[in-house]
Amino acid sequence: MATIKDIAKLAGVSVTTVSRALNGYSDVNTKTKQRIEEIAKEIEYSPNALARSLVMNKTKTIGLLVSGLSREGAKDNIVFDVLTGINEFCGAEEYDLVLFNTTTSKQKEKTYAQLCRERRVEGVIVQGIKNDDPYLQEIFDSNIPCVLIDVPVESETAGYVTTDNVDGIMKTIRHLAKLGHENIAMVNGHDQAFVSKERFKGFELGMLEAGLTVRNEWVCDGEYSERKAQEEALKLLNTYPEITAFVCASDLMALGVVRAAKELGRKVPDQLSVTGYDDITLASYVTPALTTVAQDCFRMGYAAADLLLSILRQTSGDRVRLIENELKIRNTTKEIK
Amino acid sequence: MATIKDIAKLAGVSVTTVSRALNGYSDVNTKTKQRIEEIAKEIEYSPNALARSLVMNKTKTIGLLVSGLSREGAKDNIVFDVLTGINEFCGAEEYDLVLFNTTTSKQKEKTYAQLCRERRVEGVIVQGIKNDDPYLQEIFDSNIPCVLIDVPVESETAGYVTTDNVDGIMKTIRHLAKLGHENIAMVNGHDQAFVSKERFKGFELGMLEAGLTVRNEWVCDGEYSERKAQEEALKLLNTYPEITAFVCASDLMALGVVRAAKELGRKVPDQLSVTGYDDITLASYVTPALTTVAQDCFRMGYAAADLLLSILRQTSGDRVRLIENELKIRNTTKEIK
DNA sequence: CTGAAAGCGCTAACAT
DNA sequence: ATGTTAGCGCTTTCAG
Repeated sequence: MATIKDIAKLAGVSVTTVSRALNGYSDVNTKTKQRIEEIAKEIEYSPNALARSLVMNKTKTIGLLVSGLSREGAKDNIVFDVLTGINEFCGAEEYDLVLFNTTTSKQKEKTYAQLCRERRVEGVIVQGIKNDDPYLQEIFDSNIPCVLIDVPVESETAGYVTTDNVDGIMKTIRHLAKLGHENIAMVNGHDQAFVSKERFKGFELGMLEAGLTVRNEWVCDGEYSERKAQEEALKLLNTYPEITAFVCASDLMALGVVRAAKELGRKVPDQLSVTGYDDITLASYVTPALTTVAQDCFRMGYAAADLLLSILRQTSGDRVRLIENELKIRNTTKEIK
Repeated sequence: MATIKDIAKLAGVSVTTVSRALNGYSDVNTKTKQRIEEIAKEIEYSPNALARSLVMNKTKTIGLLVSGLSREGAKDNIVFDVLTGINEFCGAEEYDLVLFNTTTSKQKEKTYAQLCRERRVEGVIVQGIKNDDPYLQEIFDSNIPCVLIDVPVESETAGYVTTDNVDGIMKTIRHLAKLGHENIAMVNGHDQAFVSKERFKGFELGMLEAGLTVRNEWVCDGEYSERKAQEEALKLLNTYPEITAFVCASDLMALGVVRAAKELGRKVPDQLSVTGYDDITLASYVTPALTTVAQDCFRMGYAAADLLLSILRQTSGDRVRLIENELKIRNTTKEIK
């Protein structure tokens, strides 16, 4: 593979000159510069990013730590959307992305910091990390620039992007309350996600605002799984048939609840209202289409990359990006009779 | 950031010894080795993969060239599934993935080979490339190890993974024919995808096998888009109401056709049968659930990574991996009355 | 068992 | 405008 040395030899100049010519420095004679460029093209030279990074101490690379990069992640296209957003922004900024492998069994052999430092990524975007993951503390301790999705961590070098999850659920409750619902249950996700806490807070606050009471036995953990949500909803509906609406912390779980309702012969939305969260692709395609809180995951990814680069460049002091969400009213919610 | 030099100094040995100790060479005194490892841990040393790669001429990195990494790609989870499969295999083999940015406007500034050589990736997996993309020729010309998804390219250093697209559609036709359908139309995808040709061939062969005639005016191009497929199907159904079944080259297009049918008040599957291809997540969630040819995209990705590494290691001579597909009969196909 | 020295391909002072 | 030199952090002969 051709190097600048080869070019230098062919052009009869020093490697320094070649380096400068190729990197667009002004202090190179126009003719030599031209000659060098021609030769470079001719011998199909391509710069060795490794060598360059080594000496410049900059890799133009950001790392991606993704927990949901598994077979199941395909159903909710969240991970994918975020990834796309990141990719979009990084493309424009000429940063490349490296996907770290954390799916392996030996993920715990290497510490987070090691993973990043080995590859000399300039920063990291972390997605889908659970709040009992040991990496989380490391992220906070290390000084590697980092942006988390939906995990509130703030430091000199770390920030996060999220949506207003409290408000998202509150909007939902308001909508439900306006439709006359009073007996509202919630299917939350597991505790290892920060958003679960927020969404539950939104539930409490929303109920309070509507003058309704939260019954703790009507709040269950669907583990962000369709099947589990279905089971839990089934139990709840059997025990408390007076429930008229379910607020779910994810669309997949809402789908599970709709299944449960169907199983019991309760029509959605006529006899039961159900709401989701996320607005995954399925939400609008399914029948009845899901009323849900839409998160723009693409924008979240885009903003995450933006924030990370601004941390890298120390251009701004803020460490948080809040993305708007929106209640999409579709066909799983209806006025109570 | 700590280097082996630091360790060497602290341990009172040469860098050579440190290097050997850390890389598990046998010819190092056990005690020195232990000391070195302790120090390494203490000062939080992590090896610089850049430097190592530079000297070893191996990066343990494979590149990913993905065309469908855009906002729309989220609907069909194909790209994501393939990615997941690749990631799974590479994780086990300790290879990292770098995502190349081809979405940028300046994608044509850099040639394919440049892109790969700059980052010194050991090989590349290419997905979603269209057959009029100039990169394709470059892939063939260059000697960079490469595996394509669904694009038949074979050379010393290149191979591909795909499914039997001809057979996939033939299975569909067989199914439809058995249900009594004779007036079968096809919504194919655009010409820039290799699979389109295959799927059309499957259509011809299938019809032939069933003793049915292909009417060219009943074959249209849905461009793999839901909306376009809907439009085309609408036209066709208006002009030729005798059509009783649509074979589509993708699930998204099948969804479009179902929409068109609904628009015209034709019930699916009672008054019109529709089949898809891919078995994306939507296919089974939508009502009526789509009869479709399922491709295991996860396995395709997994196989692609497997094939690439075997090319890199020159362990086997085959350059093709064929993944099974399966006709999933659901609720958009029905016996004709 | 250990060290000295060379070199991977490149950039960046510091001359000239 | 160009060249000399040093060095990024690591591995690898080759000598001891």
